[in-house]
Amino acid sequence: MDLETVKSKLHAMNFRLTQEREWVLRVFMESGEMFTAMQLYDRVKEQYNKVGLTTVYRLFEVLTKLRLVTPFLIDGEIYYTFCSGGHHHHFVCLDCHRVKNIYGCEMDTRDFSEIGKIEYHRMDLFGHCENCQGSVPSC
Amino acid sequence: MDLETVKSKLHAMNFRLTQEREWVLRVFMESGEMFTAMQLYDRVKEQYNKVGLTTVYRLFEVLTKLRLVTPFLIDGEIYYTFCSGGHHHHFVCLDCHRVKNIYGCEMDTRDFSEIGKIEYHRMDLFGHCENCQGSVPSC
DNA sequence: GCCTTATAGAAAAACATTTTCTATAAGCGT
DNA sequence: ACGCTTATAGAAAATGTTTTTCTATAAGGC
Repeated sequence: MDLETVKSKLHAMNFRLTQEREWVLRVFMESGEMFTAMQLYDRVKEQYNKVGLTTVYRLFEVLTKLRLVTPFLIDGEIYYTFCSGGHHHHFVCLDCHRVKNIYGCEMDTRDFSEIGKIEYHRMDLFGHCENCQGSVPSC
Repeated sequence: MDLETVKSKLHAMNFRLTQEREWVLRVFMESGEMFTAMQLYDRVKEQYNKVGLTTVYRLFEVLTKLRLVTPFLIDGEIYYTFCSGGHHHHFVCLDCHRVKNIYGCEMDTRDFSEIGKIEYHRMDLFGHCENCQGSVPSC
């Protein structure tokens, strides 16, 4: 998904497309990484201008509502990753925290009606990516 | 899994089996619910004695390390659920936060060697349990 | 029983997140 | 292009959660 699509989704929900949100979105979407609020804040400051940390928190909140980001709890810290397009799952590298999407979901074909009414599900794999399989993370 | 088994697992890792841990463990394991640290703290206080909130936090930390609890991030809050026995996944009721285990995992048969070395995975379903499918949560 | 050392718990500190408040600017209608 | 309405930015304060610190206690080995 590109920036323009996200913009129009925000627009459709009556959210405004401020300059600051665009900066944060750019960095977030182009990186392919997951960030804590503080990490994204720092990265945006490096690449564009300083924005308020509050702005980053608020964007995460909005995007989570729109289901464009997925939060991950890793070692007690909340990381957010950009998520869009079709249904997919995640591989998260425990070393470098990069995320790869995994397509193909067997769960969709299973019947869970006895358990409850399913709203959504998630499936996350954790491990070490190709670049991080040496003793020291390399990415 | 019963309390004695958990005790021996703690023991095997050089953790001590204090009276306070036993109280907290009892409430936690017998409830079948997920708790935030504060919620479990309150519940233990009701059913047994007052224990330190710090003690609850420390027990969650230990049990997470031993993979006997799984943390869930729901609406920005961290809930812990007791988890043991064979490999399973979770259904979490978004209304009452009760957890049901789901056995049978297709992921085990898939090959993810191209993606990375998998350490573990988790799969969580979210929805509304049978008791909570009316307009108001009933449990 | 004695000794070593992990643990309990209160209090303080650290940290993350949310709220508040005012100035600003986005996006609409004209 | 202009003006109007209202969402938003960002600093600062408040809030709430989690961790750390410190000392007394008790668990478990000998």
